[in-house]
Amino acid sequence: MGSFEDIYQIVAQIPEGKVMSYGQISKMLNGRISAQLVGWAMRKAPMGLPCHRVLFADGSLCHEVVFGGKDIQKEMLEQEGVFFKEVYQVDMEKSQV
DNA sequence: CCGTTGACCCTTC
DNA sequence: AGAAGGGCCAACG
Repeated sequence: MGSFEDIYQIVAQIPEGKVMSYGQISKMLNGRISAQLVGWAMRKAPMGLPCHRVLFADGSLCHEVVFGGKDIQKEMLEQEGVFFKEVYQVDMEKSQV
């Protein structure tokens, strides 16, 4: 069982309208990995992985540039039904699983 | 093969 | 209250 597979599994199992933070995933894996690994895994994340649902612990959008534009990610999350507290801040409290 | 870096988070000073 | 450092795993050079 590779840690990476677990990360991909969790991220891939995030339901629509829900978001997760790097730290959440890190703790979800029993803390056997660090959030930095999640970020690193996201960097190497294969296509099909809803990495756009993964945000910072503050609820702010992650490196939106990776998706090609912060507006893109915001639009995508908004389409999925994610509640936005601020223009670029997601309400994790409600969007959290 | 060894060292450094990487999309982070949390604890302590 | 603000700032700094530590920590984990994997890939790249």
